[in-house]
Amino acid sequence: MKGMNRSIARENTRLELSRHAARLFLERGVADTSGDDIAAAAGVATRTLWRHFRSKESAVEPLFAHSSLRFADILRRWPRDVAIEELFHASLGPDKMAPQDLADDILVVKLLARLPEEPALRSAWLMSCHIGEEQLIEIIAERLDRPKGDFDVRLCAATVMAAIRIVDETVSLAAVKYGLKTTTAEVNEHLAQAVRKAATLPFCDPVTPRIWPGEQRAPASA
Amino acid sequence: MKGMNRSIARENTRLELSRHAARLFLERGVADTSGDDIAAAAGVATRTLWRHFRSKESAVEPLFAHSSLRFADILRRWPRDVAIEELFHASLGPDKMAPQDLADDILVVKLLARLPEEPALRSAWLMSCHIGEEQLIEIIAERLDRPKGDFDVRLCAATVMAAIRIVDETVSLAAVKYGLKTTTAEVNEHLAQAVRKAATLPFCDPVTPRIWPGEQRAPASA
DNA sequence: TCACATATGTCACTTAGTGACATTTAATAT
DNA sequence: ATATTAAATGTCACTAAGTGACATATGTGA
Repeated sequence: MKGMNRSIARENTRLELSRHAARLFLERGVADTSGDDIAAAAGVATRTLWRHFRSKESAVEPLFAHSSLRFADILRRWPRDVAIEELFHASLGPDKMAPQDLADDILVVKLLARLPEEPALRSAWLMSCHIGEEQLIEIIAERLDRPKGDFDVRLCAATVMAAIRIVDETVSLAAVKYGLKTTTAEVNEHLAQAVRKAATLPFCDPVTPRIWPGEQRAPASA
Repeated sequence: MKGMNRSIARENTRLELSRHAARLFLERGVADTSGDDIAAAAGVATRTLWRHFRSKESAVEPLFAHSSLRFADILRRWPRDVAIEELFHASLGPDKMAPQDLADDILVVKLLARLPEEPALRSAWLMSCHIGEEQLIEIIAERLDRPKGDFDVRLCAATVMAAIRIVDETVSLAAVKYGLKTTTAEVNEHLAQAVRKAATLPFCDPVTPRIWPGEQRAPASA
């Protein structure tokens, strides 16, 4: 438990650098933004930037990761007796997040709208989706009481992540390029439907609890 | 129809460079292979390498793309009245391809087995899967007589591509790391099952022909 | 054979990214 | 409080990745 504050601080630094990188990429494009530019904007030495990222393109990954991590957290808290539509309705929406997180998501949406023109961003985005997929494996395995190495769990995680990715890309492009205003309820509905269709295992509906009524529940501990 | 031979020649050059890049990446790892090394191995000037690829990692993409292109070609020839299992049984297998294509696929399998250790390769692989996904969109739209821009078609293409990717990764890792010998029939079965589970639209089974019996079929032309 | 387009080679150059070592920062023990 | 220590950052020289500009092939069509 010693170096934990350290690693959180490190993540914050990366995230902060990531925000500056995203902003500059959006303003001038990836090609016209140098590592020096990003470092200067964030007020750190160039060397520090390269300590945190292997390439300038990967500098946007923490921003993507942060979004998908918050989403994963919601899924992790998902009570076993609620359907996915209820979960999304109860936990997803601009009014349910911190202002900073909302600003981050807006940045993400703008970045996703640029994927067709910026292959470098797509590469970072796909890598982030891969991370998300691995988180999904754990979440689905947990919810369905299956082993994490199970092929069917991995398959389901991959198809569900693909659905989330397509909805994110589609909604972002529609919003930024075509100015389509979609309500939170509509997006949630859209997302839930897509995940339902994509899922190869029945984890979207209430699942049987691990402990049946009448059984003794062990005290919660790490 | 003028520059067609040219562009084919260009693709061959890229593919040839790609094979050398893949071999070197496998032998020494990505980090210990320089652009100069790849160019020297292929017998071209370093400048030529950078004319064909934006980064040394992306130099393996044509190899991945070539595999997925041959797969896409099989799907494009897919008669409307056969199920996916029959198609795979009839067209997939080492005995059904040219020796060079087989060698390429072996290289691909070895590369996929390295994904856990080589994030740079994963990035190239995911980008190739994205190309494959776009081809799948056309194939599925064609087979189901739906527009290519249809959201449900895109969703289906994404989930199916995810399934193919997971099977490829799993089979490759099992074969290379754990020496598991799987028969062609087993892999085909595995692949067909995964695609079936993943598909969000019913394109795996025979579909109704565009022209019903008794109707006049227009002469085939581009 | 000429004209033209495209691929490649050569070389100087810029930008991306690393190694080595000094300095700062912050958590913990005393 | 202060010493101790580990991790983050800064500085600077360096290697490797990638580009621009221009010359030279190489094939293609009239």
